[in-house]
Amino acid sequence: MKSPSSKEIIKKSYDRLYKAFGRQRWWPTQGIENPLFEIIIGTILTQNTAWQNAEKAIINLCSNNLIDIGKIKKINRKRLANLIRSAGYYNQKAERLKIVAQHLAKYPSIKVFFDRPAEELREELLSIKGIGPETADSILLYAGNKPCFVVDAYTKRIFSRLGLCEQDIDYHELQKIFIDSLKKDVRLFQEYHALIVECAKLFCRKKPVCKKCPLEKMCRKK
DNA sequence: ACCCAGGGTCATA
DNA sequence: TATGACCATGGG
Repeated sequence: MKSPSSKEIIKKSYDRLYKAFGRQRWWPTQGIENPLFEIIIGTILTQNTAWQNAEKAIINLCSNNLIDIGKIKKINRKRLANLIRSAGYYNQKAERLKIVAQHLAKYPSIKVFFDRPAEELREELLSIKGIGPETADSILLYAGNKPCFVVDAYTKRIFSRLGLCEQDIDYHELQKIFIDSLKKDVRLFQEYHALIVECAKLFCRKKPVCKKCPLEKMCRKK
């Protein structure tokens, strides 16, 4: 029996995850004030950090009416750091938030900022200190509605267990495998990444195997 | 007490 | 180019 192709694994996994968890409707936001900027803030705050801790920081910013490019640009860096303390790395992240705000302030609005080809936007985002490949793609996919597939540590963990790749595969290599296997559809990309995170949070944090994981039967036995 | 989280940058060899 | 150190809180 021949082993399944990458495309088959990726499609089958999506079906099973969707069946198990349903629609995720990412990216989660608190309010409707500045949802796009709030998403961008969230992608920075959640870097290598549990979402719950990042979310507390966002709630803090919301209650101080700070989900605003001009205000983040102007706020005292130490005060900002104190407000986002729960997200960890608060000095770095305060600096990164201010850098992003300064960059976005060069445009009339976030909408205008995003109103360009994805490739051009991606390069520009990557040129900003504090934004790497995953953060850039998260911003593009969830704030910019661009079909950029987000690869994270969970994606590598899950799909290396499924025999699709090595655990330390290069970001863009794995991203290409997904893009080549799926219809280039923003909503599909959004849902898939969200489903991967949801599944990993529930079942794939602990080491060896994931009982009750919807992908358990597809994992390679070892 | 240890391990990990919805990463990224920078210095060194 | 490829590791390693560093950033830091909070939950299991």
